[in-house]
Amino acid sequence: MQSFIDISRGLRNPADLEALLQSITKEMGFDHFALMQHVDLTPFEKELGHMVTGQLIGLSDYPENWINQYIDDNIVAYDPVLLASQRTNVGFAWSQLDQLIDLKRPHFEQLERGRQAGIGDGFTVPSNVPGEANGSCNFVVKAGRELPAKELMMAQLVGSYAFEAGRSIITHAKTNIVEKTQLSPRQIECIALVGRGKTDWEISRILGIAESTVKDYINDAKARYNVVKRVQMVIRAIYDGHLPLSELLR
Amino acid sequence: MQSFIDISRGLRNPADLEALLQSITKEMGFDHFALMQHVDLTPFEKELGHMVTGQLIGLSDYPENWINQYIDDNIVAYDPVLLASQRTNVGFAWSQLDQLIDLKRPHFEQLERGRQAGIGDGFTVPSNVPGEANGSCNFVVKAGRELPAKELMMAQLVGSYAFEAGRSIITHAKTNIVEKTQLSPRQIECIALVGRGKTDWEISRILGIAESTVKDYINDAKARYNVVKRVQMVIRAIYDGHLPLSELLR
DNA sequence: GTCAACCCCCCCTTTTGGGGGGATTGTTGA
DNA sequence: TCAACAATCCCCCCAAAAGGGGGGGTTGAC
Repeated sequence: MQSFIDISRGLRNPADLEALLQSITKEMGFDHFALMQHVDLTPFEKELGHMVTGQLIGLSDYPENWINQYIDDNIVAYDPVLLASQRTNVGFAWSQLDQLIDLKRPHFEQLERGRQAGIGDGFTVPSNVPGEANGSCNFVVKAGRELPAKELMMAQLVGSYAFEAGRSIITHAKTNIVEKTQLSPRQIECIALVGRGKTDWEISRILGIAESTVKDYINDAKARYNVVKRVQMVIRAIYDGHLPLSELLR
Repeated sequence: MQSFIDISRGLRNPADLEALLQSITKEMGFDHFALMQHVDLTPFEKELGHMVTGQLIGLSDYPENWINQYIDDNIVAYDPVLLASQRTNVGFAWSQLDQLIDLKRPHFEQLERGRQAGIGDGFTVPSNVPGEANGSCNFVVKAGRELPAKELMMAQLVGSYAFEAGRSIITHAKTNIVEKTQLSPRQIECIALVGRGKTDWEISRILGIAESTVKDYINDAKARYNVVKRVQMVIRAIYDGHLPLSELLR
């Protein structure tokens, strides 16, 4: 395991990472792997098959027809596995999907289509870095086979470090450190209240200040984020970690 | 390790998780741990010291005066460790902080203040779940001691699963599974565009339909979510998993 | 003495929220 | 097979809220 981490850290080439992942996937008793970011692919080039420097992470040894179907049908938009991977930070077996999300008919149909393409059960390690596309490293067995229960912990580690290796291959080529936008405490309070659907007047009553002041804070925050609408401002504040989504639902 | 995971999964009580973490922290050769979400606390209650059901994750056996200082000075807003933990998805030693973020003077000062309070080097496992506050599980040694290099992989696993255990204690305590509101595909498109800051008129041009129709979809979606403002609608749609946060930032 | 955070007021346009009224499809289940 | 229903569209009106300018001021930290 330690040697996998050390090797993966030194990689500078997607193909090397792919080969490394392929061998460790077999070693752990899985049949296929897929390391990917969950981006609705339609607006982009159809590049899931390999990694493009400075762009998206996407490596996999899934059967080719499944990869093509995945791209053509834009399955990334509703794959239950990927939805579930946005609900946790540790790996999960696909057989436990229903504990993470509410499985509806299209989800079952999707899993069934996978089985017909040879994709059976799987273990998915989520990889979510704020400000980047959500991603996951998926290890799967052929339909009919069982997951190698004893290797799941290993898969958890491999998945995390593999994804990080992918990120680092990309970001080494790119160097884009985005500074977290600074907001004043008062501004964060206003944004939180905006997120809860309050009007400026209501916020002014809650904070005990003038409506015009509330407008000032919000306008300044929008300017800092370089956006024009308060919806965008709230989204950005969530992404930045200034607000937890759960605070806004109360 | 496997037994830690199994036990942590069964926990329903913050105190039990705290005890479990405390013992495994020592076992791995660390001196302290801190499991927390990185929420700017000033606008909210000051509750870092323990876990509040349905609210934030926060457990730690740091020296008490350090916890207090942490809260009082709202260190969470600029702690370099927490900033760095939002730049990766795998654990990192604090001595490698400079590979993740640009360390400025206030950051060095913060690390120095930590050392004076007995907090030396550390290993931090990030835990970022989209839509929730960013979090981390931190394992630290007293100033002057070395990190237990051989246990870092273990710490990576323990950190991930411990955080997940914390999340599940909270979410299990919350009113359980909320039915995901059904939205039509066209509505989701509109909501996504609203989230990107488009006006109704712009959305109508993008989708090639009348502005009034866009209004209809949005009004209907707000009604389904039982909210009045479009900000709330977008937030709810994100929480539901109808939209990934990353889609809205493009 | 500069700067950021905090606070307040004005004006005007555009966008939104919240009603009302229609129509056409395709699916679904009694 | 036919009624019910959900999804897709379109139009009207009006009041409230947000967006985008401008102009002030105090305080405390560096």
